[in-house]
Amino acid sequence: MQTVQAIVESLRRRGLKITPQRRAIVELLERDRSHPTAEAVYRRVAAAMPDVSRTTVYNTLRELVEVGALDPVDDRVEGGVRYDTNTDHHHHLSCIRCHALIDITRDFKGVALPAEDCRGYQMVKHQITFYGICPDCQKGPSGSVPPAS
Amino acid sequence: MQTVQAIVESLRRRGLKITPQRRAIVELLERDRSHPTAEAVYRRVAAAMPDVSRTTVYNTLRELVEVGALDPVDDRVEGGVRYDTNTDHHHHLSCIRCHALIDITRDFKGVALPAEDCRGYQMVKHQITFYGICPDCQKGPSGSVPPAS
DNA sequence: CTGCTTGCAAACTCTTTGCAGAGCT
DNA sequence: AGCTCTGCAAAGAGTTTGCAAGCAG
Repeated sequence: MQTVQAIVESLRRRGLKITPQRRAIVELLERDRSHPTAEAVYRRVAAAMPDVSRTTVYNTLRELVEVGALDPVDDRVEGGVRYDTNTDHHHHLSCIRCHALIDITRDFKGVALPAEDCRGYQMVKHQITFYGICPDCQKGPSGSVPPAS
Repeated sequence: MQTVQAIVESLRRRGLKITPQRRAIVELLERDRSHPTAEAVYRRVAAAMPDVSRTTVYNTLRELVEVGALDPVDDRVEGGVRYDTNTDHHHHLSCIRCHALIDITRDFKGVALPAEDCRGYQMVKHQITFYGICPDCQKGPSGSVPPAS
């Protein structure tokens, strides 16, 4: 999890210019903890800046991933790839009904893969995803609702 | 992980007919442990049965998921959704370079989410994904290669 | 000023749908 | 025979690309 300032610096170091659009996207992501899709980012940025194009949002998201300020989330969901502003080691708690996604920062002991299961892989990291039903979805047998808009 | 016979039974129980195309797809999946995408399944089935259409492959894969014989994998990769024939509780070992994906059936102790982190979610299951670099990718600084074709 | 960026539109990829004819049981 | 399934083509969703005009540095 980086500050807006740190991310802006990363972009600059990469030779990228800090345009109002890019700044708006970075600032939105700083606030939005819901792991939004590209389309969701577009909608929310467009609310304040009606002339941004999807192209710019897609381009900027890709640049932020390259710069290491954003991680794509392994979570197929209608509406496309979701992004995580928390690039530190952490885990996820996901609702199987509405696909809300929450970060879990707790660390778990004993989840190293024993050598005999490593198949010669050079281990890099691991991530745990917990699946459950969120409080809202437990209430009604409600269908699939998009993540908090 | 179910046998071809068990899957065929599930389909029949669902009122679906066992056509040569469906049987070919089920038998292919029984053999193929690489978590193939729909397109990969299509290519391999088409090799033996040149007239199958993508439509049939997509339809059949969806039916197999509904019947519980196949799980879509949370793993965004170019080429679309990948499928897992192992529908039991298990974990994954993924190569960050070539995206090879191996099942890990070992069970890990102590990965329950403590109540204070549950946020009111009713827990259903969890899955761990280990990320590493596979033996092949450790050799060369080779770029991104599609999963074993 | 210079060159990266923007935004439009069109191309592309993956998947689903509509429909007529073929095939399973 | 009856009803489902197949396969084609086209539509749809998400994302990328080409390019002329605009703006950051």
